[in-house]
Amino acid sequence: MRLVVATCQVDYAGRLTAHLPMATRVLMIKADGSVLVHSDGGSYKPLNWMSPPCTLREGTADDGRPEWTVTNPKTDDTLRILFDEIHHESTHDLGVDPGLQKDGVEKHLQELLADHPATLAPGLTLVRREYPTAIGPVDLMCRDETGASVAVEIKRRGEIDGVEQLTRYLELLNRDPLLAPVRGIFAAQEIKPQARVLATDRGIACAVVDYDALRGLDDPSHRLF
Amino acid sequence: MRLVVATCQVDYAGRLTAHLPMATRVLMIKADGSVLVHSDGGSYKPLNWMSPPCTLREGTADDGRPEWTVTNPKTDDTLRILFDEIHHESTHDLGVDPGLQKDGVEKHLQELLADHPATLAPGLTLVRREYPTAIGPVDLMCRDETGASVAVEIKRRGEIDGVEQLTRYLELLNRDPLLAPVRGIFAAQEIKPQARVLATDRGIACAVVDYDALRGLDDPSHRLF
DNA sequence: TTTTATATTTCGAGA
DNA sequence: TCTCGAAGTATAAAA
Repeated sequence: MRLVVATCQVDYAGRLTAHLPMATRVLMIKADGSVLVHSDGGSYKPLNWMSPPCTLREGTADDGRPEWTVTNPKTDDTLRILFDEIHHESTHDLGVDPGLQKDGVEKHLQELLADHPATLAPGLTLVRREYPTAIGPVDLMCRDETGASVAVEIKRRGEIDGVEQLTRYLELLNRDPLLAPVRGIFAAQEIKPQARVLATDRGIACAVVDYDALRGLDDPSHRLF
Repeated sequence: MRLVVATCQVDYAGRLTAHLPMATRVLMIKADGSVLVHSDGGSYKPLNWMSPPCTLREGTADDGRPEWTVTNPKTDDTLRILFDEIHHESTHDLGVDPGLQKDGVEKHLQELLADHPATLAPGLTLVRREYPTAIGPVDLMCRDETGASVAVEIKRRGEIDGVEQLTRYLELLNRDPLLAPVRGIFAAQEIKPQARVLATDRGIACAVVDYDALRGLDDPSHRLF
């Protein structure tokens, strides 16, 4: 890992064309040759960058200033960095990173709801998770208290795409005389207004899921007794 | 902008819970208090981070090791960094960045196709760009040589969502007796096989757009005479 | 390997 | 301010 603080101008040509005027920035050059150009603000996204695989060539512009050219031979993307002044430079051996361990995404939400389907609708019981169909698996297939089939689509954030997806499943499932009629529940930690409108219009119920409360139900250590 | 190279362990709690075991990494602390944790590989995305607005508090763990706590008071997100050893540290004044200038995304593609609708289908002429409907604007509304209406949806990458979107527009537009029948063209620089199958199944034509060729048509300086 | 779905997405435009 | 769509999206899982 090499860190460079420099006054530089950056030009990118690839899927799009982009230009950064001369200014002071931080350059991060990773072991795989990738380059990140960061300013002192914004989010985690660099102003400009080059993804691996790529190669960095250090050269000199016509006027004698240092110039780096980073290219991806496959996609023909090019990042050109022209230097006015280098303020700081250092190189560090980081070694291989053991990587990030995550918890709390959609898969976990699905597990929790599979264990507690009744939180979605009274009397709901699980038939199976990842119920297979020709166009992909339905997150949860359940039965309600009357024995009728209920397909559940789970998202962390409920948007219009999820409703479309569930609609396709329901259309297919309702062609099966052994299952029909199948109704749908769209479950998410948060449901966008447009998605709710579309779902309601199609007769699909919406369920907002409280992740922390579910986890509390699931984990006995969270209970008082 | 502050740069720190250190052997550290990182824990995040917020929308999800994530953990990074002790290892050597680069920390970037921006002027707005945001923190990025980078390893020597991967893409431009940090292993872990904290987005602004947030505040960094430098403290000491029970065992005397330095420990930073970065918190977002609004969302209650917390990033905790525990240090074993700091290998390098430097601070730099970057000033405000003038920002990135872009060119070549969907908007430009829409402008080019609006100028040259006949490249999508023979005899096609533009009625208007961003044709308004109750569920959003249609990218291009055109007429073919027979005077029939044609709705065009433009994407850089043609995927299934775009076909769904155009389908909704067509369904709505075809309810208008003054317009109907309206057919659809799905235009993109690249169309995914699944999207093409779905479009074809619904009677929607697919058009793969050559961005460079279009730009050549549009810009006289690209012509030989 | 290619496709599909998610993301602590981030970012920008419009209402 | 909020909502919605696009991204040089990145990333991981599934086919």
